[in-house]
Amino acid sequence: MEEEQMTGIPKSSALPPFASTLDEIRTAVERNAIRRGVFLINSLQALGVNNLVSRVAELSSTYDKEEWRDQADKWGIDPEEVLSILDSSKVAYPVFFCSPSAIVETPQLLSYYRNLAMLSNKAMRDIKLSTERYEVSLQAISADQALVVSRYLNSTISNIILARGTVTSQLASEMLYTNIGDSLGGVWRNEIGRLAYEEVLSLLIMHLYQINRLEYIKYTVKGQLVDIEAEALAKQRPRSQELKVSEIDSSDSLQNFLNHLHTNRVKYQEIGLHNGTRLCVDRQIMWTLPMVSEQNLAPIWLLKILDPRIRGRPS
DNA sequence: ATGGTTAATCATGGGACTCG
DNA sequence: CGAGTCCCATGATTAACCAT
Repeated sequence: MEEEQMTGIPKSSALPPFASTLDEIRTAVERNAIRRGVFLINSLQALGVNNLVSRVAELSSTYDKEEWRDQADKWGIDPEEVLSILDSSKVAYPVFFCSPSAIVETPQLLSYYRNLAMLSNKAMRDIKLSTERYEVSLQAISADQALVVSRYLNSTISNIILARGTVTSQLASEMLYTNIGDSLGGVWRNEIGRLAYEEVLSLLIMHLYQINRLEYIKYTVKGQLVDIEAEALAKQRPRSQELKVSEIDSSDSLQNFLNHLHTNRVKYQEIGLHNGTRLCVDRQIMWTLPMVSEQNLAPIWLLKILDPRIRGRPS
């Protein structure tokens, strides 16, 4: 207690006057839930999981049980143990396992079975078995590769089922959506950072424009919808674009432009000022700057450009 | 000692830039 | 164009701390 007085830092009870109120926090949490929720739902629907599920249903009604029993071992499925479990629960084999031929025919199904195997794209990439490009149907998969990947996925799914001992008719979709949810969580975690930048930088950009310092902004956009296929198709990395202030005639039109960018998932890269100052805000980019020294580190630049005593070039 | 709170740590996720 | 990395972020778990 005495120690607390010495530091002058209140430990638990008294919050500083600028602390958010409980109501403010509840409002913020609610907004986050809404934004995150809508984002997750939209992203999930954009994935078109339903198509995969109905394709699996088709396969389930036409598959040849004998063939599967014969090939099971080759396809990475433990025949006696696992298939017996499926039999006793009256679950069709393709609900849980893939055949290489089905994968060759419909490569997008890799997404379904990868998720059943509870594997992320990242994990697949790390073990050199990435299926991403096939999942978005950009590329046909060879029979050889289909077999290799099928074996791995089936084996993983096999062992999950063995570890549990039982399956139910719902289990497949529970596994599917659980794993997809985890992946979408990753997408959202990226959005958070981007949205924060968007929020802060748009205010800064407007301010710089209004005090007549802004020369240009450089940015990339990902586009309006979370369209997996279109995004992968545009494999061409989003081209960096530039808006010059000379193209802008008023504060309102700049604001409109920024709003337009925001609906297209913008990522700001650089903000340029009349006096030559560059705010390199994208920390991913390896910036090559002239005269790297203590003098032109970003925080110092910020102070300089916000200091009204330092004038921008009149335009 | 006990129960309730915070603050680190750890394992992961996807996105995006670089380089060969 | 793929591999290697870095970046922004999350939830669960563990460790540290605090009041009773």
